[in-house]
Amino acid sequence: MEDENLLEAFWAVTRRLRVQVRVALEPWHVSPSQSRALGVLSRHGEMRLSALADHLHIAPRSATEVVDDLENRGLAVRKPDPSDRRATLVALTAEGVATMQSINEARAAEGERLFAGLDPADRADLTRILRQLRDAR
Amino acid sequence: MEDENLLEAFWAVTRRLRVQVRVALEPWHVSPSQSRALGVLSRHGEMRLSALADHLHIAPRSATEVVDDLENRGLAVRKPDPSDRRATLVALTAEGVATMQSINEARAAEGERLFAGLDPADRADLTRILRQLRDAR
DNA sequence: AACAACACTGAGGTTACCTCATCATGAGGG
DNA sequence: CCCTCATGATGAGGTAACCTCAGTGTTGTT
Repeated sequence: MEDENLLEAFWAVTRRLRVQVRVALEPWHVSPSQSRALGVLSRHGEMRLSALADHLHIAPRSATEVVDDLENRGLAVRKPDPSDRRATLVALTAEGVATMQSINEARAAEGERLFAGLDPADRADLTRILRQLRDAR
Repeated sequence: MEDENLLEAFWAVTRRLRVQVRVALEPWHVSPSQSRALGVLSRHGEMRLSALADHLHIAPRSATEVVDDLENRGLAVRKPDPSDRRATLVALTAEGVATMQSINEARAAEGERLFAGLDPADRADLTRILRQLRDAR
């Protein structure tokens, strides 16, 4: 069975990439959960706390905590939602935007480091196949 | 830049596979940390608690807890190391072996489910490329 | 025999999640 | 216009899976 090996190889590469990225992100002292939140806010702009929770697939109560952390580090701010006084909007600060950018660069660099050994044809094949797997069904 | 997309696609597929496997393993009520320990014990046979900790990349104290859990569920047993009375050996029970086997089958099935859409050439290419990435450097 | 090093575990801490209860606000019906 | 019910955030308190540090018993080295 080739399949077992495929699966095993897939996990091995995933693990490798995950470790690489974790190490590369250490200088920013941003936890994984914080960097995920930063990513969502950066991709979609300011949003309600509950919307952030949805994007992160966590309970609203947990989003409160993540936002507390980001606010304490000066990477995001809360502001009242003008259209609903119950709600709170969360937005990145300038520092938050800059941090996210650095993180993205570091992440891309690690990806590059991993995929650098591939010749262009393999790289294209890999991209195509992964997209197919991602979008299947 | 194709690379960003490659990285992104890679994470997307990883995420998908992780979710699929987590769901598939639910019937066994075995936590991820327990299933990792089961895997190590199954692959390498009985070993000292400290050796298990090394394999799992966790502190020995944490291995104690994982083994407590496995023992409470009847999946593993502690026994004295005949060669060193300080040490404890951990071994799978028959039930532990059987559970591991079921889990492996479920995992393989999820892999199959994910990779089923690929034609044989793509599957071979993917395997080859992933191995290259795993073994690089 | 003395003692440093080692294997495990108790005690207590952290992170990143969770649920449930509470409080303020909002929206729809009579 | 009020009443009720729903909704957004958060306080209180809980859990899983890790951690460090201290302590106990055992071993190997001098």
